[in-house]
Amino acid sequence: MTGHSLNRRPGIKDVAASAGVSIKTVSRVVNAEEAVHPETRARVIQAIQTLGYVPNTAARSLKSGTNGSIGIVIDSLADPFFAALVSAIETRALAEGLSVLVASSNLDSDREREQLLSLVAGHQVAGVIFAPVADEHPYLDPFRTTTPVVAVDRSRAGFDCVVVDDRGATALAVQQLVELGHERIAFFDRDERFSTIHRRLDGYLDVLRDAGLPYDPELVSSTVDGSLDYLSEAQRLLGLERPATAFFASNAKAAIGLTTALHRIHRQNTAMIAFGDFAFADVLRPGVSCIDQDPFLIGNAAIERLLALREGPKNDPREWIVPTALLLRGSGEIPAPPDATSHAHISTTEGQLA
Amino acid sequence: MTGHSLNRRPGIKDVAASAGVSIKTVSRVVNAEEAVHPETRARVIQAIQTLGYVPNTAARSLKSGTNGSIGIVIDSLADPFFAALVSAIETRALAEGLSVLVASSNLDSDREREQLLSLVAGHQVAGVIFAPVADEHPYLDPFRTTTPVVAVDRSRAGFDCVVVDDRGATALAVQQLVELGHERIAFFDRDERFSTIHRRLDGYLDVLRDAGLPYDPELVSSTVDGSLDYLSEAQRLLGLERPATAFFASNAKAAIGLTTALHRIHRQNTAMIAFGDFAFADVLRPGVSCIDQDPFLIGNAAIERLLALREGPKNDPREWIVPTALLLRGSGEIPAPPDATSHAHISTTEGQLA
DNA sequence: ACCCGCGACGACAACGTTGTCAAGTCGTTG
DNA sequence: CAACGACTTGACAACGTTGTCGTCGCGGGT
Repeated sequence: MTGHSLNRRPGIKDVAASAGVSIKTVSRVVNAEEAVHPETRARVIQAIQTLGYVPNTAARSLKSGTNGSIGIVIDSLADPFFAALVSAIETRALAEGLSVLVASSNLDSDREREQLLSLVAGHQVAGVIFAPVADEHPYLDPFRTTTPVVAVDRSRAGFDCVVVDDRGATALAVQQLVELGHERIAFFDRDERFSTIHRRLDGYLDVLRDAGLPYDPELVSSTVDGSLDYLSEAQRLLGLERPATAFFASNAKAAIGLTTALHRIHRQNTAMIAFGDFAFADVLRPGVSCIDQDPFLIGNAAIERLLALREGPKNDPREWIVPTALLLRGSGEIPAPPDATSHAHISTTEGQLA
Repeated sequence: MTGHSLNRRPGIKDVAASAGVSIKTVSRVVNAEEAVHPETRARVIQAIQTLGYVPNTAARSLKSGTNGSIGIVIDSLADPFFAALVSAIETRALAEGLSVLVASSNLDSDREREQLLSLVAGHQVAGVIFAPVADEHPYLDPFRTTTPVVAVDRSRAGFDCVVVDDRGATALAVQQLVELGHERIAFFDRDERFSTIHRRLDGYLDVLRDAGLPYDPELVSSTVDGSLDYLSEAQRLLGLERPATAFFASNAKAAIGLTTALHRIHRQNTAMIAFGDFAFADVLRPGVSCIDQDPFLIGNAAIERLLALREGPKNDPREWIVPTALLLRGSGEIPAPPDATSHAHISTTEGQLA
């Protein structure tokens, strides 16, 4: 019993013994270092293959201080937007020989903290991409010097951020509605928890102001406790004395809920534009017009930036704006009913135009 | 310069020094072992918090031989079904204090092998859940004694598998169509690469046989090189001498493609049932009837089984069948046009029943 | 007074790998 | 022939943690 191969996983030592070299040489071969005689290299590779040796990641990262994987923290994988985003990152990471550790924050900032620390301090990941929940992340400071961090979807000061121009894209969409004569445009799902939504609301307000339309809080539906009854809310808005004639859904959930609701009450011929594309938006009658925020573009930009940070010393963090597209599919082009608001609009805010 | 706290991450040694105990005692506290005096424990915890100590996962798993995370290999995260499945697993894993390493196979068995080995041998994960691609996975054998493995979505001999009853569920759906008088039922996306699809085709054939209907290969559309032009294929089927009067989509991609195609040519009033629920299936007109295969149920069952395998010695692997539901939403209940096939059907395969 | 047992704790090796540094082997040059 | 450099290789420590085993102090039974 010379304690050989059977029943224990082969380690670098076994390979070394089998190839008749030292463990260091095996290490060199595994890490594709130059200084190894081709013949020796061949012998080692041979040994690796017959033994089925796979280097131990734990030992490796213990020595090097950095794990060969990147950490991701997003709201939830059940959200198709984030799932696609992670998918894009994973694809690129694989090409780089990096694994992906994924965790969800569930929009809870305590959980976000826990997960981020586990990744950065515990697993010592080579980098982190996350969709920030809390406003501040001071606990990441000690790691910032060694671990590159990129924020996605929601912007945060101090981090490289990959986001879309929420305010501008929203403005463009709402502008489209205004140009078709809509004066009563409902905004769905104001939600104080998300700065993203905040900016979209700002874009909405920008257009109203520039068009000289009054801002009516009654037209803005708020999510309470993360949920909203789209059906009754839609009915309320359509039943106002001066009813809403167009809808803007500021997120995918609202888009789905609203679309479903409008179809259910057979009012699908109401003008509507949604922030975020979704499956079947173009199959419905009429097609739901959307602001397309491509998760693959965002994911790619984020991982690309992360990889860049791994190399060069990081200059000041900045915001990376990924372009969006306004996909008009019918629902956004439905003009306001001529009689919607029969009295002429009197602009009282002239001077405010740029 | 006594080389203290600043600029280096605190290790167990720093905590020990700060609390005036040995590193072993800190280890005991971190691992919640009994034999520690409450007072000492408090002192250590205090030190841990002030220093912001987080144990190093790499060193931990190097010693213990097992990483505190579970590995997942699925087709692609961009597929909402798998994304939801991973989400369910991740949620449960978190509760167990386990992280999630996720990789995609992209349906490539070489890549599957690479990823599985990286997880099992490289990262030494505490367990693996994967959607098998290859028929055999002999390279996993050396690890089976120490690492629990659970297959999902597609069944494989030798593994605990969490799947749905593809054949039975399909049969139920096709039966529904047959009962409404359909005799020309198209089957979409025969794909040799997936045993899942194979079994669904079997279910389809079961019903035809039991109903005494002839099997017409012209009604079965095959995916070539992973893609299919649903529009022209649908038109071909509807243009046959004896046209298809109902469609069965054996996977979500086919369902989406087919639905889009039928809408585009304004034939959405064709009977149709899809395997796999998808967003908006109930918003379309008519609603698309679906066999609902709940990814959360599957994910939960898989992780639950995995956790069980971590404990007890594993008895023989078995198949765990997760129930499906036939969601009738309109499209599946559209009867066959009375004149579709005007000649009476003559059963010549009587004896085969039961 | 003695011994034994038990609870609390620490010294030290070990996990598998890589970085550091030194040593060996050549062929080439002065 | 000695000296040198280029190339190839190996011995050994170290990464941060946990397992093993030993030590210490104290209380109770004889």
